[in-house]
Amino acid sequence: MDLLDRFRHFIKNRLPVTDDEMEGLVAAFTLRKVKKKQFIIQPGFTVKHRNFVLQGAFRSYVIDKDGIEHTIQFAVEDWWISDINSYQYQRPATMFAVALEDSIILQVSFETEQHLKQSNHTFETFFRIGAERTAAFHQRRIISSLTLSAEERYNEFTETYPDIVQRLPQYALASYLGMTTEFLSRIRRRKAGKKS
Amino acid sequence: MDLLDRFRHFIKNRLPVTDDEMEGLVAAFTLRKVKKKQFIIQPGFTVKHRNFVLQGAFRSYVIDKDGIEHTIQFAVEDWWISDINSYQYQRPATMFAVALEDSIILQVSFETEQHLKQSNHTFETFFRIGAERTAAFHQRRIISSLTLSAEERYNEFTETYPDIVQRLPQYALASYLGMTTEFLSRIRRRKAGKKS
DNA sequence: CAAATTTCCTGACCTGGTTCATTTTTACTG
DNA sequence: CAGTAAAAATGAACCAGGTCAGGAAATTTG
Repeated sequence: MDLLDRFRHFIKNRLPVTDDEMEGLVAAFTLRKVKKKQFIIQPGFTVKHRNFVLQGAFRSYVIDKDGIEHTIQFAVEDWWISDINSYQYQRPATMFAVALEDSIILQVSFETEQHLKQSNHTFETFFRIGAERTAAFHQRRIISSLTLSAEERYNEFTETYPDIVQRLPQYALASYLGMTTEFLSRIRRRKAGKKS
Repeated sequence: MDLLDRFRHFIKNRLPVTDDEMEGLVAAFTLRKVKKKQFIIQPGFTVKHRNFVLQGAFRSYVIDKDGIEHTIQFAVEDWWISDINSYQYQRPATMFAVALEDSIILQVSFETEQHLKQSNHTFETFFRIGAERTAAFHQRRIISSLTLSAEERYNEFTETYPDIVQRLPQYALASYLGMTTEFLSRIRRRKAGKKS
């Protein structure tokens, strides 16, 4: 199937695997369709799956004490999305995760993932690489949030992810970048003015 | 030796290992003493080691385009410290890492770590767990930086790490929490006033 | 395709946190 | 342990970005 080939390609791209390992890994995942605006993670419920996006787009966010949403992560094709503090430690989630478009994802359950990692060194490596990349990615984001102004963070994002920007609602991007939707609107106006 | 027992204890705490594995892992690391104010990572140089703090304290930071320092991480006993974007991808560092006290660390080289992970499933697991924890930790920090005010971030830090706070210079903590040293001074004054 | 809802825009005003300049305190160093 | 350097405190002016309120687009939904 075409969609699963995307996942196979993703795996091959990360590390060398035998055909058996490839199929063993793929078989551990379950395909699931998710409609736009449907939630796959909600606060209070322990996250039972790691989710890989085959098609579509997601957004995870928290709600602070004043009721304001803060986007923690976006995920489009070939990205994982989960509340890792809930999933890894099997504790109740603090985040929401919702589909921004009609989407198709692959899910592994926590137990299956544990079993995969135990049973085969290569699978362990696969998840180790994923965790390392996630950690490095988060560190880059922390550096950006500490060192850049709101406008610079926006520029960095649009330059790094030009294709993704267009698929995201503005309020979601603003809250990901740590600013209000009004301020992002102003930044965009400033830019549009300058360009002509 | 007493100091190495600290590391052995750390390993045992994370996952079950045989005696052979334990000694194989420990043997891969080299002990190194680092004087206060001495640098172990500097921008432009590719980071060749992952560092585990046995004794002492470290701080990593970047310098932005205006010359202002931003602390990315602290590390005391039982913490790792490195510029992971440099170490993992073996590219030139963007960060500094400096000893805040006379310290003793354990170092593995990049090559040795790769070899460890390849040669033994358990070692792979050890590093996978470390990366997962780092990722989850960073995510919590991102959530805090998006959802909390400067004072709330300070409170969270002092409550989570009451013992570490006292070992850190104020300017370093301020820049870790994403505020100026002046503002942190004000927060502390406000608190000192209220308490009496 | 019209109505309802959600998203986005815009302007006026506000504030948490910064900047700058000076003083006080603490920590090193010979 | 005196002299110097580094860190922390303090006050006043300032600003990046937030808040609030109203209207205009764009999307959804029946």
